[in-house]
Amino acid sequence: MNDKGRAPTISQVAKAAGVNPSSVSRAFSHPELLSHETVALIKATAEKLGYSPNRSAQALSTGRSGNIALVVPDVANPFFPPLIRGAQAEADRSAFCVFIGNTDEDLRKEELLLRRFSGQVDGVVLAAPQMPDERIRAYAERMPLVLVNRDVPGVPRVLIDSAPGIGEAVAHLAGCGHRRIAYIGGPGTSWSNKQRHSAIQKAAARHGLALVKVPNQLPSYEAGRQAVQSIEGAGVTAIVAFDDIIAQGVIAGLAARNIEVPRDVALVACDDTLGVATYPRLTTISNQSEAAGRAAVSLMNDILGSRVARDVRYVLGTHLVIRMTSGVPSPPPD
Amino acid sequence: MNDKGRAPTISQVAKAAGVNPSSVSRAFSHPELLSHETVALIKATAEKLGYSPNRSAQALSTGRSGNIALVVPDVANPFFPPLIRGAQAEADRSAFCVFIGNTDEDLRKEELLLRRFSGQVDGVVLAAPQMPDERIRAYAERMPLVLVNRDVPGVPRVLIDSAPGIGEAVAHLAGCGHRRIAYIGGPGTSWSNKQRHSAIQKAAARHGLALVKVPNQLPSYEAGRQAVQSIEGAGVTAIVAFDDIIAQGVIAGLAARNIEVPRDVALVACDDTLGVATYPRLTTISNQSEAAGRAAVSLMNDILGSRVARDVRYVLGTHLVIRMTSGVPSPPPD
DNA sequence: CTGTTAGCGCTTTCAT
DNA sequence: ATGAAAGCGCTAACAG
Repeated sequence: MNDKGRAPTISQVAKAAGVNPSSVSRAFSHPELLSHETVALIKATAEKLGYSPNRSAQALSTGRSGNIALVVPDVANPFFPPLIRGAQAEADRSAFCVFIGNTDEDLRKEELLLRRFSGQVDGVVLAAPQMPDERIRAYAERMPLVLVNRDVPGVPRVLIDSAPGIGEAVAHLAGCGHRRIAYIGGPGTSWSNKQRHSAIQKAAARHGLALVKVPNQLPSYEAGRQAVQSIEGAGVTAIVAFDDIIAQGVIAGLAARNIEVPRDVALVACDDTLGVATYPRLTTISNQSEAAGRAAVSLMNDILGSRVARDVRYVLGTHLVIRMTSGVPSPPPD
Repeated sequence: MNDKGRAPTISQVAKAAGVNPSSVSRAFSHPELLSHETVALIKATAEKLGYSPNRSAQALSTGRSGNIALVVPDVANPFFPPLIRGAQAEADRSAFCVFIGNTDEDLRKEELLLRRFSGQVDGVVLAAPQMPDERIRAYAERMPLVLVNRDVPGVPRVLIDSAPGIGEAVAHLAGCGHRRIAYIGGPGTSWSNKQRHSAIQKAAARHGLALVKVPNQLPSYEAGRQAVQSIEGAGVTAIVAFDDIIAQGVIAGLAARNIEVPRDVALVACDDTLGVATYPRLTTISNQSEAAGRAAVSLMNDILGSRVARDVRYVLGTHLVIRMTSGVPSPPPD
């Protein structure tokens, strides 16, 4: 890793400190086994030489790399950066390093990545909304695996449950007097969409609201804009969108028809990836994706320490964040 | 990396194929040295056993890990995800794996991260807007380093030059008849802000526009909202904001005063991190951050292959993307 | 408490 | 074209 002259090794430190290499090793990994003085001496000389343990060598020797991989479909999709951030932060706490992988949902890339990680990660945290269950199971067979937002029984997973947030959202809308609302979905096959869809159906029924369901395959601005035409004349006064990006597209599509949010129609989004940075600020359902990242890594940690049984299912709740697009109740000063 | 039974090793493959371990090694790293048949045989049995080389072992043996680290201040800041994506994509092309590090601009975290990477990365790509030059130089001394958006002579760097885009923006505004514009800045100490500020100053002078400069320390929505009060009554008809997030805050601040974008004032943002996903869609200066990520990794690649001299300075241009917030010229259909 | 020794999985001379 | 052997930097018994 050094430019000129390689990084100092354990034996150089040992020689400089006048001890055996293994003592240097112990000074770092099991200081309890050494006298305070030797530890101090060793650490001092190590510091002086600018030594730090070579992690590849440690990995090879111990069979544990102290690395994990975080594999996501698209780093740049606003859902993931907070997830990554949370994962990285949690990894930091236990001195793990995190590899990042981007699959674009492409099976070949996935394979390649995982192969490339082999021998240098202890486990992988995987977000793969579209991957078939069996494939996931196969991976889980080969290595410690934690899933994000995929509910595959038998595989440890952390799930973000939109139901509570959606419940609040629907209650909020019902309370504002809306009787007929629309749900503009996301990728039909994704676990999240199924889950959100069924949650809103239940909530709408519970509050006696009519629900218009707009299917939609892509979680994009453009898709949101297009979706608007499907609800023209449907008489809805409020819309719930699958995510923030779609919601922005919906705003644009409505604006093109001279319908203004929230003046003419109320809008609730999901995920809260954009909400704070947008005008009008989105009323949205917080997705906790940073927390999910943390949870996933923490779960991985438990698994690697085998402090945990096989089939863990960690569910995070959600809640409604009322800002401007849902109208009525005076929004926070903003 | 396996759950039950460790991953197959080179010698297991060797035994199964009836050859020497070193031949297996060669089959993967230097197939030219072997007869076609042996290579085929070895690859086949490797495949059958599900073997792939242990990268830690390779790293230890060769002194090259094939990994690089990408260290950024905040993964979740919308500027970085595309950068990360680009870096990862480029790394993929040369079979590199990418570690991700988040510093929050905290020196201790930086140190920790870099130390943690030691021995398992060949180099690091660093984005650190606030780090003192000397510190950066010190890092560069210790390891192959590529900088993003920091212009430290002697250290290889890739820079995004906002000047062209800003030039276009100012010309565009001047062409729309604006005579008096404001620039709402970002973190004063950052290279980007200095660079954008001087670019806009020159461009304004060139077009004979009056320029009101609004200093501002934070690149946040709230900061943008606050900044609006500084230009009240300044008579500006157009605003250029340091980045998209600030721009959104500006829109909110203006809206609070019943000033509407673009009806009453034109707005140009920078970075194009939010532009596509927002309403009204921001006219903004594309920052090419994905390209910058690619370039940085590609540069690192060159450096590691020492195909390149010391002091490289790779500059990416920018351009104006006209959407809705700058008014007048009919925006794209959307 | 600390030194000795034998690998971890792979690459790389050096032989043949 | 392939085998044999040493060693990358570190850890983990095992002695003492």
